[in-house]
Amino acid sequence: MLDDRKLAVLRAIVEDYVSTNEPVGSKALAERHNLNVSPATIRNDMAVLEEQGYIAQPHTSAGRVPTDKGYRLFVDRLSQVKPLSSAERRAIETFLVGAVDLDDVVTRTVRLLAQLTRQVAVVQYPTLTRSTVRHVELVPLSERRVMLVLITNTGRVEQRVIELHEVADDARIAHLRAVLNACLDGCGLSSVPELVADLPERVPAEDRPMAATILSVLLETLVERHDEKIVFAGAANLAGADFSSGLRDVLEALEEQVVLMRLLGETSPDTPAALTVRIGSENPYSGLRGTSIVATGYGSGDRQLARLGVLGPTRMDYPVTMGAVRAVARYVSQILAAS
Amino acid sequence: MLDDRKLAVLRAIVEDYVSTNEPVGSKALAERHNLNVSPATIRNDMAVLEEQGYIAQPHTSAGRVPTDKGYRLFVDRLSQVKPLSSAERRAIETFLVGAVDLDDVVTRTVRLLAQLTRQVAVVQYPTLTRSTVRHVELVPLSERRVMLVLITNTGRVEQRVIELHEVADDARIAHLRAVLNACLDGCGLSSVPELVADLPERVPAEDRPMAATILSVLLETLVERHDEKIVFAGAANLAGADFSSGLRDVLEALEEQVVLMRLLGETSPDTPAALTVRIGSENPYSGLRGTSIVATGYGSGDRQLARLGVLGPTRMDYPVTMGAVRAVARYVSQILAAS
DNA sequence: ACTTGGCACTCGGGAACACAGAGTGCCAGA
DNA sequence: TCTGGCACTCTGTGTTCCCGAGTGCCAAGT
Repeated sequence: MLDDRKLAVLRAIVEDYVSTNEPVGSKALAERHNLNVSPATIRNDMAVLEEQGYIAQPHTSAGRVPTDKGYRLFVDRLSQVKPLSSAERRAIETFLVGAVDLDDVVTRTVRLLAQLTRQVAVVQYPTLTRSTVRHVELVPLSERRVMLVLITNTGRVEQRVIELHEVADDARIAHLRAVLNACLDGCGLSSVPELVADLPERVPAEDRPMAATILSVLLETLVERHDEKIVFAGAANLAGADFSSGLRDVLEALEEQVVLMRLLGETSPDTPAALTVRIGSENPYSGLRGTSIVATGYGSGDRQLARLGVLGPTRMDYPVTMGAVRAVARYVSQILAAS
Repeated sequence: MLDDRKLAVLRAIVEDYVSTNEPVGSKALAERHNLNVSPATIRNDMAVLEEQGYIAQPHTSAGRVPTDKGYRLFVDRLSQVKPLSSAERRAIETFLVGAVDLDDVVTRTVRLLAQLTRQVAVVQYPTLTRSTVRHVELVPLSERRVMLVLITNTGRVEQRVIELHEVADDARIAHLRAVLNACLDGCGLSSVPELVADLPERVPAEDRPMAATILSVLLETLVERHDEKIVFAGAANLAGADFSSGLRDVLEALEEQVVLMRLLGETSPDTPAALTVRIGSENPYSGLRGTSIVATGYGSGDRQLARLGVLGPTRMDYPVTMGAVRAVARYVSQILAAS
């Protein structure tokens, strides 16, 4: 159906269009790429490609532009992820080394990725649910108030101030803390609810109301933060590009956690480190026709903790972008594994 | 020099230009505002205003547009901060009530402010240096690693993982924690360095290297985070407006913590709750000609903890914007004081 | 001394128009 | 199956023209 030369033509169209941002015509193609055929032949191929929906012309007698379907074929079969230059690798290292805490890692990562790809970078904070409890701390603030601090193995820290209905002295708090830690230390967050289910029964009767209050806040914390935190950077890189749906829609989407969440997508369980590419209309949000997302999972070792990626115009350099996303994801995974 | 009528003309020009975004001419002015004079008279006044630099014409035979100096005079002498409608007040309350922690308060605030003003909102996290220590926690992670958690009275939590040069058992850590808390609880962060200066001498000799390591990280934390965290929201609101310096510059500035920091400015010590307005070229960053900043301090009680504000085109509705910024700052201050 | 109506002048922006250039589709011949 | 030739169709750009909004100035009025 599509012989090798037609595929080569499609590849050439995508490459030229990405680099020039102008519809590409048969003559230019014949010159710039050594396809060893005449423009007329290319025109015939183009007619076929157009008929099949891989390319389109903005108007009669203009060059051709790849369609979403065309980019899809290009990404799937006609391109190879481009590895980073050694200079870029060094940049990544120097940029990420020296991050002091999780916040810092995420912030640096998102900026790095934005700078590297010259597009908008999006990074999801490591998921709470898949991490494990490293420590639970109860800090008495005043007679009737304690602060609950939950530290996970990914370095994430959640805190809540809890109002108690009774006065709680330090000793009782300390005891409860000990019980909590004994019970939860090292356990996965998802198993916390069952683990603490019978906990009130294991404390002195007079402490049970307090324990119940604290537990309910703890469980609430786990649930509430299920909608994960996501940050982005590099919005300035959108300024040059023009989107079919207006820049405004894109910026609005970026500020909607929920939308971003769905954009990054889910890590496929079988190939966790695979790159996900969503092109134009493939993505689930109407304001983002005209943009593509390249994303992947990251996390220490075999555990995928969260996802990161970039968002840019459909007309983007996929091989380079995919290379950068993959490389950054690997480095961040290393950093997280080491800490 | 400028009689009342000339000031009225300037006010009318600013108001009309803000609402229409088109240069305003003498005839339109005479009609829309009841100044009770003829267009010719207004033209004379305009000539004077232009000579003095309060207004300008984009080209000969176009209407007049306020200059930065004109907006300045308008803000200082010709306008009054406009209080919010009761619907808006209610919106603020429902939006901010229910925030679970400091992160949440800040996030909600910045979004609220962006939505309310339809501009870019900027909020600085409460300053570390002016808050006080509520609790210091040392959590053993493994034999040679502890996590230092610093909780302030503003609800801010800083954490660092510390690598020790020796094995530290729980008892020794617990002791050090007790000493630290006894020493620092309730003290201002700025006084921490002097308070812990002689601390190594107050622990058993064999613990001193460990104490020194931990202290150095603690002090480092205080210094490093001196460059405060700032967040913004509502970048989508910039999409419609056009800036002299291009949208790109503005977005870039927004992603530079340092620039944002300087934009928000310093709270004046004598009138901490005063609104600061920086108009166009008055602000310190060249990429932001064409934008104005309305900012103010916020914080619990008499203590100003940090600043918040909005950024928009110089052509903005100052009275309304100032009203919104002031109102939000007050509500946030209340929320923080209560927690 | 200020205000007003009149008037000539200026300039930007939109409409109408022509034109060059790039690109296409198709066809006949190699 | 490829190629060169050719007629055709667009867009984008440059030019011209004109309308209208707005100005500055001046002389007359209050």
